[in-house]
Amino acid sequence: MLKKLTDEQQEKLLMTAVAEFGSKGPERAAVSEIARRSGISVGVIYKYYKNKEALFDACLARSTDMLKGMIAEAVDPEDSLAEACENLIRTCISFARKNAPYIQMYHAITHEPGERAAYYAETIEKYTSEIYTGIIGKAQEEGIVRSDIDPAYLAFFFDNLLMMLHFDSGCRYYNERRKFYIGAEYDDDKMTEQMMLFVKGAFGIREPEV
Amino acid sequence: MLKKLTDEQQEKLLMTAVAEFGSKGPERAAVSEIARRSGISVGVIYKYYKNKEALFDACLARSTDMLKGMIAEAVDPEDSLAEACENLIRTCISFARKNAPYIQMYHAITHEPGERAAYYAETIEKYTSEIYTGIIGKAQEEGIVRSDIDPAYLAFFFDNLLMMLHFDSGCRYYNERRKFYIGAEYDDDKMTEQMMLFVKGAFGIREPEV
Amino acid sequence: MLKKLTDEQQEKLLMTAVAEFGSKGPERAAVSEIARRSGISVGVIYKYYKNKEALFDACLARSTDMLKGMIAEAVDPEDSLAEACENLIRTCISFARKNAPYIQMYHAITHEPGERAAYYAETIEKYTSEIYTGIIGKAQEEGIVRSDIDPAYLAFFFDNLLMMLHFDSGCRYYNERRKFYIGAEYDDDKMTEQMMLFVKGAFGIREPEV
Amino acid sequence: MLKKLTDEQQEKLLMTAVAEFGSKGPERAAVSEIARRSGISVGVIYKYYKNKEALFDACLARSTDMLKGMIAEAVDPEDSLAEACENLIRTCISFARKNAPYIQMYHAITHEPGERAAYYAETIEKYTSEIYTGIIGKAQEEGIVRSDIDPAYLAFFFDNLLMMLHFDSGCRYYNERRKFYIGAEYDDDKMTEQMMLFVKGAFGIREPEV
DNA sequence: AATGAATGAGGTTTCATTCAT
DNA sequence: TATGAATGAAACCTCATTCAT
Repeated sequence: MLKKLTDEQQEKLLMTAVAEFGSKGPERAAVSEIARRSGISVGVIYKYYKNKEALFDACLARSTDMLKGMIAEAVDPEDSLAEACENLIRTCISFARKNAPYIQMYHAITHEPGERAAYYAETIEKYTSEIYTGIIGKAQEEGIVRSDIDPAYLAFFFDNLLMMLHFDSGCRYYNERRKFYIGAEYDDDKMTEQMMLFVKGAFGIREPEV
Repeated sequence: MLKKLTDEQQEKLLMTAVAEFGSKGPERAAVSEIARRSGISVGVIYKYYKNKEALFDACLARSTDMLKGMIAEAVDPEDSLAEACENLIRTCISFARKNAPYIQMYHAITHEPGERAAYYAETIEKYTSEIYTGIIGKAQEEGIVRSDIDPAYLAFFFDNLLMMLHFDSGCRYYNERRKFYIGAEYDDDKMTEQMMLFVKGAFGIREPEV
Repeated sequence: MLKKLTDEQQEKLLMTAVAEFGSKGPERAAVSEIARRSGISVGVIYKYYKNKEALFDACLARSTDMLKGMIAEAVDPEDSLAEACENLIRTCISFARKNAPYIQMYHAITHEPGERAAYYAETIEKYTSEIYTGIIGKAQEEGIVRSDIDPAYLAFFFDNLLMMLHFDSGCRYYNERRKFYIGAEYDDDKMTEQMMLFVKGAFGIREPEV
Repeated sequence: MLKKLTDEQQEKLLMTAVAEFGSKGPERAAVSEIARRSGISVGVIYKYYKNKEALFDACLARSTDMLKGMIAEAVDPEDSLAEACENLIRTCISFARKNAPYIQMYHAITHEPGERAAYYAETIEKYTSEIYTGIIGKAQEEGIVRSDIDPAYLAFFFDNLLMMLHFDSGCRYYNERRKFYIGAEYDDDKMTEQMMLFVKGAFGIREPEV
């Protein structure tokens, strides 16, 4: 690994690549364009990354890091389950809007057909699944959440909904799709409120005592 | 009149193309490979389809037709909401397992970044959104479903869960991801049962009959 | 050689081919299009003509026949030289306008780089050169035309001018080019008159009769 | 800064392309063949020229530049009309023999059937037509040239003859054709002399001095 | 014998990767 | 060492020609 690119340059390169890969997809994104946009020569990219795929992988890694960071920030062990859910929902929505390229990269991961899929799933989903399952399992034990559902499934369905929340904001198709369901005039608070109602019902959350 | 591609050959071409586009995406899928795998020449593909994009569109149309057909078959106006949900869940699961290429194709659509996304979304989501919103709205009016949630959102969240059910079976990443939540030993009935519990809670379904 | 195509069909095929080759050039003209337009199947074209090139050759042959026929009709042994010239000029102009495809084919011949050029030159130019040189030589002997120029050169320059007259009407480039010289409002009679003045001066024609 | 195609390499590329386009026409000339003959890769051609058409256009521009340059050099404002004509004739003949590819290229342009023909015609013919018409018109005013012919037509017929002079040397067909008129033993001086006699007669040039 | 669908070689163009400077 | 021009494999697409029916 060389050390001639400053950290800022490396960062810019990665961000540019994320944006290119995210918006155009891994095929249509051109290394030369990424070089041009980031003000770095093609040659140096190949010094830092073996090939286009390695650059793509780095972008994926960066994106999953960001997603994990977002989750980590959103979850506070002190929160009640309802608070945790609402925080996650709000955080997902705002993160996705501000970081569309990461979301698109994330979606690109889900499109991977080969063995890499397993690797990437492990990188990110293992982390979130443990967090969510833990939170929900604890809430079940505390009697706050219905106990007739496997907490793993509860966590799974909940994360499914969060993933879709991401894609709604970051990916064109999902964004269009959402319009057919809830119309074009979208509002974050309405979405949060409705999803909270849905989730609370699904979880059988009993508002704890005052 | 000359030989002409038999119906089976045409069907094989389309299925091969669906599989290629679904697994590799529209960019990486090669027309020449589709030809080779279909056992026909490149030229004949261009007789039946103007260009690669037209072939992709045909694959898309086929996939959406299949998905819509699946939904249409699953929904019976006589069903109670709970029955309808269970039918949809079971149908999605079994369809996705038997028709992974269609699901992958569907996922490939969701990956499209440009204007085509809007067109594709209209092709399929408009149809399902109207069906689900209709069913749920009616159930609300009948007092079977909680009325404090907008039926459009209920339908939206429900379809989100169904989409993920599709992808779980059809796409590698989602399949791996599921393992982190509910373990490797997956079972259709368990999934159906758990999801029904989740959904019923979310919908606030009151079992109508005594 | 088969005999299943009627004479009219053969004629139609050839005319269609001339028009296609003439307007699109030998490369862009497509055999299948010629077949479609002439109402004859591709297969039968290949029964009558070994390949596309042979069809092109037949079109060339037809075009040179027409050109020769035109010349033959225009020249009357009884005519004075001036009359002969004017007849040729007028005939070239009207023929070219009515038979643009033949002219374009003729131009295509002139574009041939290989040995075929020699063959085609012989087919048509030998014929015209002998006619023109004969007419002019005779006029020289009769003292009607200046005798200080080689009649072969006189014939050559005169035919050069006639060729250009053809191309002016039949070929797009020459047509545009003419506009830069004499403006867009072209008139056959003016052209004839001006060219006759030019030629008479060049030939040093002394009006014989009183 | 990297190697980059040297000026000689660029020149060689263009000359090779001129030769290919000139001899085979824009359709039959293959970019890969031009690359091979130039000793460079296909890709680099597309760095310098957007596509095949742009390369053709560059060849055209080069050819017309050469032709215009030739005309510009041949014409001296001090010359008498007869001198100007003789210079042009001699220059055309020698230029065409030394630069057959440019001439073939020029002929290829005249073969273009579509709208481009108009553009090409403007590029070159506008220039020469104005020069010739100017020279001849002035000579008419000075009483050196007959005034009963429109100077535009005089210039037109004269340029027709010059064009043919070009093609005679540069294009196979015209070269063969010439033999039928004036025999195989061609001689530049004889051609010049005969054409001068022809043109002087046509123009009605009165030798001014003495 | 006639048809016209199928073939597949060959052309244009792109872009990941290399490497001379 | 960094550059970015050059490379050339590989993709799309066309259409002359063949040949099963």
